[in-house]
Amino acid sequence: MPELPEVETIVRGLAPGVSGRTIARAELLFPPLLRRPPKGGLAVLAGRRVLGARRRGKMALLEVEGGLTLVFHLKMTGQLLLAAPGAAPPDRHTRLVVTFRDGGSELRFRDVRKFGFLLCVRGEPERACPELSSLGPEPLGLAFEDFRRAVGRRKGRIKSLLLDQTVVAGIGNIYADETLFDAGVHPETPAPALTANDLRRLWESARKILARAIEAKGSSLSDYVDAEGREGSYQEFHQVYGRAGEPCGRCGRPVRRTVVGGRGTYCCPRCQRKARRRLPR
DNA sequence: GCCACTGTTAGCAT
DNA sequence: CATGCTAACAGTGG
Repeated sequence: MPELPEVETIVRGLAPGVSGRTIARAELLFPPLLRRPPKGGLAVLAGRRVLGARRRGKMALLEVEGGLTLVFHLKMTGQLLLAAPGAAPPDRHTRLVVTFRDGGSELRFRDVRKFGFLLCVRGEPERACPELSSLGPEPLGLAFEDFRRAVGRRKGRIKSLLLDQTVVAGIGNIYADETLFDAGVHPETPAPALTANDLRRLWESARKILARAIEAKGSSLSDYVDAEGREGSYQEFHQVYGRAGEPCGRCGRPVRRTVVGGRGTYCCPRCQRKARRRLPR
């Protein structure tokens, strides 16, 4: 699940733990993890310092000396972990181990379902790799006018648009449902039926919920933990996600689970009305 | 054991 | 081009 708040939490934990350290070796335990490997593979990393860690959408980026960037996508079950010396050895789901010359904690990438990927790109990563350049804007720090422009002229159902990384980057199934509930918008509403008011509330809700989820260090439902292996707590604040049958916190009617665009979708049928007519905008 | 289900998204069909 | 569905994988729970 790692969505924007989870990846942000991971990156914030990772940055102080890896910045300034010199890589000794990067051991790829599951070679298909590395997409489009550079010639010679990850040996190119040896002897280079890590400069920092940042996030773009749901991806974690490690900047490495010499114009290299490691780009991780955690997909559903990926984890980036700092393992202190003396910690348990890598288990069977560990796909990459990066060790450092100082002999301190090592960086591990674990991924039970093997959907995650790693890129090692040279040069400006946003330019050099399509996985990044195709992303839409970051929802935090996104002006309302830009949000309206991004969503406004699309035709699909609003939930599918929120999940579309080329529209807005970083929102996944959990935060889409929580955002739609908070904004009082039905997930199946066609984008052209959204009022200016709906759009305003969606923009506000998305930013509010993502910011609060970051404060709570993300949502831990099954696999997600931060770089130190700690769970987040935002799942305690979920209003609808994963709560089918439980009373809506606003009106008390049971939360319903449906399928929208092939994704499990939770919403309150009373508080999230489906627009029935197309509104001119 | 078998089947349905899961947080993502690329790729294919429509 | 835009939108919608499914498979890729492994584990869990009924």
